[in-house]
Amino acid sequence: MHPKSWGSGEGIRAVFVSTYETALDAKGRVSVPASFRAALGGGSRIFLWPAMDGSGCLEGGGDELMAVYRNTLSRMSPSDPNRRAFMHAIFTRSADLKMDDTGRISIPAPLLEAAGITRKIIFAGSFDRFHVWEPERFAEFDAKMAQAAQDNQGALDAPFDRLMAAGGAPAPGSGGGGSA
Amino acid sequence: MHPKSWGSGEGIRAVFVSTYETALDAKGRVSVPASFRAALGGGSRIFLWPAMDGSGCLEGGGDELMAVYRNTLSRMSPSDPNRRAFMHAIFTRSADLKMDDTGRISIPAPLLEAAGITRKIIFAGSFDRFHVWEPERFAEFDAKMAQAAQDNQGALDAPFDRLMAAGGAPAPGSGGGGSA
DNA sequence: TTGGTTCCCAAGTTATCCCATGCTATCCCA
DNA sequence: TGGGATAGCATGGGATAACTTGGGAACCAA
Repeated sequence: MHPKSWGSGEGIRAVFVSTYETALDAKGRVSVPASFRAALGGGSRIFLWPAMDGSGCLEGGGDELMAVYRNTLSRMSPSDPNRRAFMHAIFTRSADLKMDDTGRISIPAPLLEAAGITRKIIFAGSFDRFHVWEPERFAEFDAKMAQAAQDNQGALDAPFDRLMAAGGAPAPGSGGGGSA
Repeated sequence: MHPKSWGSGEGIRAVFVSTYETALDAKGRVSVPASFRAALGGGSRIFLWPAMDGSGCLEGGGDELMAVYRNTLSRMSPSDPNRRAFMHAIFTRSADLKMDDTGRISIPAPLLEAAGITRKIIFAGSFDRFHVWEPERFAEFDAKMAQAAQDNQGALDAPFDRLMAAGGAPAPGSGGGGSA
């Protein structure tokens, strides 16, 4: 696709966006969506681990995300009790997978079980990482998130407020041809 | 008018104004109104997601709006419960589309279903973003908004004044292609 | 050997790019 | 002010490329 087409980027290369549904083939392989491969920056390495929030899905990312976690870990004091838990969650429980030439991976059985995945599988983009779901669980989560978004619109309006504050009022005559 | 004639500086360049009705062609493509393309600032990228307010339409914008959301997200605490809902609504549920040379996009089936769109489609400008409607739903919404405006004129005066002060407001319902 | 995994090749399907056409709105000139 | 010329926009369709999926062969481990 367009691996590095984020011309206006400020440091962020690509983002995991959108949701895709695929299925495991007879050999237990799944295609990683092309746009996600692009978001991985060209690397063929993928890390996957059970999400820490207990939502029952898997969380994953590429080298870039792992580097962030490495930094986080290195800044934590060795005596910090959270350090051990964090390390365990991200490094110990994660799988280090390599995509083949066609962009497929084989997710280890323990991870599939943890997510309740049997055949159908959902890749959900989450900005700097992605999530892997069993479809029904995803549907539930999706509904829950939709509800939360409706109940908390005020908290999510922030972008608009900032737009206005930043001088978002239209420049005179710049109507973009809207009514011209 | 030249779509790329806006300075490439900061801030908001153009605004999404007016309402247009078009239709999906045999391949499922739809032309983005020219004035909206101008409002996108020359980029060919469009993001679309189901509106968070449950109104049953789609909401969309370009790189610029997405950059605002990126900022918002990066400023929210990872422990903020709203963060996940926000990310899900904007990044997980959205499609990352690219216009072709003639300004058309293909809206993914799940989004079309979410909005109830089959063939006819309405693009409605909403200042810094736009909304995509199935015509009947839009008509209902439009009527409801008109009623609300009548019942609550005072409350609506303030934003209108701001718009007028900035010199941008078109006459309501004067859509360029609105009658098309 | 035997099962499992990885690598590689192949084909179908889908999406994307690109060119061509008709129409509409705008501009210019009489 | 009216009419013609022109440029921009919306639409249709075909060719090309990309993505996904399936399966065979080689490799490693038990």
